[in-house]
Amino acid sequence: MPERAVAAQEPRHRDADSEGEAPRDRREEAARRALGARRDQKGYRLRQSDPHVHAAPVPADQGPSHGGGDRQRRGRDGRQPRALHQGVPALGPGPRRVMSDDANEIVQQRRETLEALRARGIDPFGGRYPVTHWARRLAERLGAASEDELKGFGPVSLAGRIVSKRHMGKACFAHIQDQTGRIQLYARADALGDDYACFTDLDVGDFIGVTGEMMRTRTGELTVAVKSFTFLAKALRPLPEKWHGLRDVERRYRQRYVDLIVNADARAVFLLRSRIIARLRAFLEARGFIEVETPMMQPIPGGAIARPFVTHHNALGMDLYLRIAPELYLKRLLVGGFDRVYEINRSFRNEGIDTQHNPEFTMLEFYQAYADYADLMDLTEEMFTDLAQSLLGRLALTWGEHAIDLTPPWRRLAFFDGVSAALGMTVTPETPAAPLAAAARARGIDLGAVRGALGDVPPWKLWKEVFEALVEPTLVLPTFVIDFPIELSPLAKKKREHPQLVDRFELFVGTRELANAYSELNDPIDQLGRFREQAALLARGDEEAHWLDEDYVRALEYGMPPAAGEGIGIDRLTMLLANQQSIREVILFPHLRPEGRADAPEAP
RNA sequence: GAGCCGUUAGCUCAGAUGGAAGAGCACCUGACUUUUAAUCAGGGGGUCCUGGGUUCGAGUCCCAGACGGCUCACCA
Repeated sequence: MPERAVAAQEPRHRDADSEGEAPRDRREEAARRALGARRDQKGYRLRQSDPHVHAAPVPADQGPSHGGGDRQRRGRDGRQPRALHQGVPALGPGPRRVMSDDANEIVQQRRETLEALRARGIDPFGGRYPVTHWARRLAERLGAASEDELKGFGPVSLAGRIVSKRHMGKACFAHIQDQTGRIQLYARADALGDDYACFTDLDVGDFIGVTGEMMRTRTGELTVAVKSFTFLAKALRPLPEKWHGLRDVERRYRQRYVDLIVNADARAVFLLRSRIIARLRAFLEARGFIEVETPMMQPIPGGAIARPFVTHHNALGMDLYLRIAPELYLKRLLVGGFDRVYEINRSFRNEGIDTQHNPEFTMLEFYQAYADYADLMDLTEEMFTDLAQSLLGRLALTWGEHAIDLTPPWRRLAFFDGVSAALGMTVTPETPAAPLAAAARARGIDLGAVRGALGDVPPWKLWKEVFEALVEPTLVLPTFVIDFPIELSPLAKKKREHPQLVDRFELFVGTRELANAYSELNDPIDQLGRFREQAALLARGDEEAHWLDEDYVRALEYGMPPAAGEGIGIDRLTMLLANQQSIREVILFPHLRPEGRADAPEAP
């Protein structure tokens, strides 16, 4: 199998050379001159001194004998050439920060190399390359192999990005990196012939395909002895430093592609995230759940309490909201007869941005008919331990300064027990507001924030405030907070034995809420009543109230099986398993303000 | 939205008290056929985030702004 694949993919530049007959020599001659130009740059630059060469804009990809040399000379005589450069109309006054290093010396040199390759008939941006092996698989398979095994292994073809290069005269070492990792290449002048010069002219950052035999160097490193190679993509910009990588946090987020190239730990985080999601799907599918997709643009943003993003549909002439939760649609599917459904996708909340919040975030929501919230506590313990065990191989995690053991069973703390302990008094739904407020104030809670425009503070706002301020910060080990007051849960089922509480839990790990679940309210009359209470709050100007969704009530009127539903924040779950403190470290492209100067006009 | 901190070469970072912008890596030239952050010799490279101000003189001091980070506030 490897033999055939290799035979089929001789290096492209060879093909190109042998296709041309008469022009071949001329092309090679041109290429030699062009490649030589780079080496002779210094002399060339010294010869060129005529200032008028700056007057005309030079195409960005101009060959080495035109644009490159004189542009490089620019910095030498101070600011004047830069002013001329700014005067070039094509570049304009737009936001230049993103592209400002076009004039950089290294970029210019690489453009020249690129043109030299083209002049030689080589396509620097290649095409398909039949890959037979990946770097890490080779290391896994041959890491401990004997010399004889390596010799008998046969040819391998890999493709990837050159991430380091050590030129040693008539031999040259490099590492290429593919999706799985890195492997060393060893190129020899006697093995590559004319192509050797091409190999040593490769820049760190270039993509190549390479074919060769496996070997081990004197220092024991598994290495591909290069027999042939082909250009797949030329890199015009230099990579960050090999030793420190890219440290600037802003650039790591804005240019995640560079972060992923040079920072292996960043790559590992997103690989883990991908595996978490795949494992969750497998976990749910194995239990009979089916994956569905429900609207992200909704006429009524429901299922949670949050400020939505508004967008507009032109043809319909109507505003739509980016969903704040998929909940109400997933429960419509329970009505429709899908007993176990789940969705893994984005929700959007138009609220603050910090280390725990991104405007768009990924949630797993799942619903199981004929189950209740206690079933989901068991399921959640299973799910989390399955993830940790299968992906990390352990249940004992480190998260920042915290040691977190996921071994079940997890603590279960009733909401009012938590509030009572925090305030040093017995608190129930019947406790009057006045002594509650006094006790909260005595513990340093600022009640001004909850009073708002509503005048007197309803007791449940006090409970919530006390819980968030005094209880949540203590919930480091996995804890199910259970039995919430009904006022905080307009979509949850009442407890039979205590109708002022609902069958609900929130899972806290490392003081952060990771999951929220309840036995779903399936009584349409009760649901309509609670929606109306919420609507009244909305009408009084309380933004923290739920919208009334009449079609959802109508759906319940057809009958929804008793069910339990749960939402799990995938970003936060990933943070926990990857030991990351900022949500931006687990989102590939977190939201940032646009880069560039505010006073620069927008590009047309 | 508030407070604190940061922004200097492609990258990572130094630049007391205001007085001619530096290092390492990367890059270029040369040497080097099993190197490992290869080594050795030589060389080039700067809008010190932007705009004002103070000063004989500003990377440094003052004011305003941009972007980012961290703490708050809001939330998941």
